[in-house]
Amino acid sequence: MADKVMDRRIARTRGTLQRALSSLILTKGYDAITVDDICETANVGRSTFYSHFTSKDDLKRRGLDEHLRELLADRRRNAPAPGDLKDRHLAFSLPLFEHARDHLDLYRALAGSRGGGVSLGAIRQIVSDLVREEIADNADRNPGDVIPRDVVVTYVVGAYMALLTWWLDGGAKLPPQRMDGMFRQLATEGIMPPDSEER
Amino acid sequence: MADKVMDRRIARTRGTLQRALSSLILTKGYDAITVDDICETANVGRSTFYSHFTSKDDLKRRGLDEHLRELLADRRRNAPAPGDLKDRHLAFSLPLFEHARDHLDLYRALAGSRGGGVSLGAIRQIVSDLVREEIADNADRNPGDVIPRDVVVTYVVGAYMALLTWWLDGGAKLPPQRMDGMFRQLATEGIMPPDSEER
DNA sequence: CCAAAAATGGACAGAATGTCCGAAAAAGGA
DNA sequence: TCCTTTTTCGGACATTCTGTCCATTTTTGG
Repeated sequence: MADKVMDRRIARTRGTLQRALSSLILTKGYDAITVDDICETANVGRSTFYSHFTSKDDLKRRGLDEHLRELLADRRRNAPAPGDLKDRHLAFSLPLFEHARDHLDLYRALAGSRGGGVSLGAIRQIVSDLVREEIADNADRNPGDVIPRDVVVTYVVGAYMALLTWWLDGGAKLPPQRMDGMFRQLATEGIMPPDSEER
Repeated sequence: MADKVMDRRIARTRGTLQRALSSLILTKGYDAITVDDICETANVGRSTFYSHFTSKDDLKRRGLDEHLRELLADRRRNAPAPGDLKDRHLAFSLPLFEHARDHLDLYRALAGSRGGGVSLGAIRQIVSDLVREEIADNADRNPGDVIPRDVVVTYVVGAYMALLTWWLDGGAKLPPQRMDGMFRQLATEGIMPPDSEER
């Protein structure tokens, strides 16, 4: 962006503060953290903190923005050729699981259950946009009592975020491919096991 | 419980404080509320507040517990005869939507997006128990690469809570029966519209 | 080596928390 | 109704955290 060349001290200070916040979130949960905690962990003066960020929330938000930009850049870079796997639905899932695994501690802080909502909301928003885009087509036809697109989006994104948070909280034991496969199967085929068609 | 007869003043004070909190949550969001706000809204002295509750979170949690007890009592009362609609899956859904509609403002405070997580977690826990119970059977067989029960529970509950929150935030415009129908259809049949079997 | 920029620590006012106490008010039993 | 018990009240208090400001020291990059 506008940060063509940045003073080493600034980069170092901000980076240290971001990392301190992430580690504290995993330690004691976001709500219980004070600005003092962050500064002490980061070995940074409190006045320095306030010369970079206006509050704890500001620090969190800006760190999040940065990494979400990275995520979207990844996505753009690895975008499947349009029309390639065109009929592969919910394509956002695997890249996001992989990105989360590659930045596990950060994601556990941002999207884990200790992260305290704020970040989760931003991530949820991004995922919502991706999903809405994908299922945009098949909504307009069938004016009858079809399920509204907003409902489908809410449903899918809620389920996905829950899986992501669960996976991160448990230390991301299962491989991203497995998580992605299960999610897409549940979303497209429903929760009934294949042999329970018996009634 | 142990509250056989309760001094009128105590009942009145606690009730007023609970109601004050609920209304404030809808007004300014849970995080921004101070104990002073609650006391002023309720016309109760601050020392009185602390003689009943240890903190804002305590007040919220105890109010939540009370109403969750009521919800479970409702559920027990209206429980379908076991074996009656045995094959109707996800039976918890409709009663919970209806209960939420009957106590709309309270639920918007507890489970709406302004409620700030804490209550959502408790509700999610209860719903998780109900869902886990229901899909307990069909898990043990098929030792192969079947989707683990925890994953299915997480998926379903995440989707349900997202729908519930979305519905409440929007003022619960759609009838509970509609919400229930859409949820159960999405959960059992997946998100594909019936006519998109084309590939 | 030097001027500009950043980091530091300490002081400060303001807000909110949680505790304590004496005095006023309300409740409920006799 | 009266009297004792319990609750409520309001104010004072110590503590913690916030956010701002400034004079001083340190680091950076040219």
